Amino acid sequence: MEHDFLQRVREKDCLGSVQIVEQVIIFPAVRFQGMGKGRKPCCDKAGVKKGPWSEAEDIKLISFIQKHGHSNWRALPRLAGLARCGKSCRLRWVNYLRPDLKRGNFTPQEEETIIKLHETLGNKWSKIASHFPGRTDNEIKNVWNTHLKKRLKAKECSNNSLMSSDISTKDSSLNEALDGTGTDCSQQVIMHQTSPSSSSSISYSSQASFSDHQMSDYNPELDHVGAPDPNIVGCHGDEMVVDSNFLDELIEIPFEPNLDLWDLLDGDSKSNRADPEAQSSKLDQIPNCPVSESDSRINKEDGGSWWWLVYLENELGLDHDQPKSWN
DNA sequence: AATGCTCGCAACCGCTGCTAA
DNA sequence: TTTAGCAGCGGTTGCGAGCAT
Repeated sequence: MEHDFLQRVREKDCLGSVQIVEQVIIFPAVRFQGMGKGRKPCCDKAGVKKGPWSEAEDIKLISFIQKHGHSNWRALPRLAGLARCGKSCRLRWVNYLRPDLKRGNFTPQEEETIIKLHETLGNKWSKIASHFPGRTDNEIKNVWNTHLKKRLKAKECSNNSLMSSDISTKDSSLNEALDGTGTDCSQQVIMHQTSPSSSSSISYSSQASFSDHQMSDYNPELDHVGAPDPNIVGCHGDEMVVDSNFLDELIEIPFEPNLDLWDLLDGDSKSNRADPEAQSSKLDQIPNCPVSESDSRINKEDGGSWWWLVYLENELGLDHDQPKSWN
């Protein structure tokens, strides 16, 4: 069967590949023993690192996803040379490393929108996040738990106290509400104050969200991040078939915490892909950029998405190791 | 300056539905 | 049809930063 698959790859009638594949590399799936059915375990927990991510790990993850996308989270850590669980990689990428993330505090309007959406959707954080391009479900969940929930409760309790003040301020439960010690304030008060019908003034963006569960619907025409890599010419179960030619070109992407640079790249890849002149003008935007337009490592057809890496490589003397697991 | 407390956020854990074998 | 892994989701936790004493 494997032979047939390779044959089909070579004959270019597999998976729509248009590349002439001289050599292919099969990433051997470790066939799990002792289990008759099902798949192999997600990861070997004994060798999996946990806890905060280091910069080096971030760099490895970003560089791999930029190059190959993330169609298979389980295989990703092995291929990227990361001692992490795929689940952890996915979380790190989705919640922290994605270049389209919108950092910073939530605006009052965003907070208001979260409150309104929470009324109708409840704790469906991923659905709520889909209304906020660049925000993650985790981020929204955090802001709800740390700010909005408390704020609502305080507001709710103060409303309760106002409503009840003309009835009796001697009622012990209401006194609890007044001093903030009460915990059973009625949610229905809030529902009334911010009913869905009153949300019409809030304009929701129709732009696609990048909440992790929706990235599978991501349109590769819009951006190269997350798109299937053309050098991965096929998948066969747990095995990825890769055109070995590209391995020679592989460099790792240094982690760049400067969001402006990510924005710059983002615009670059979309608008200047077929415009080398526009691309080279971008070079001028980095002061003292030592990279010449004629540097052969800059792939013009890529729209200049990688030129800054060469810049950083030169400037910082970064050592780009090849991923360890390409064999 | 040292200590303790609170808060916010990143990351982990466990569950669920789907799907591959 | 059954079994078990995968991806995604939501709840929870742990740790570091900032603030108060």
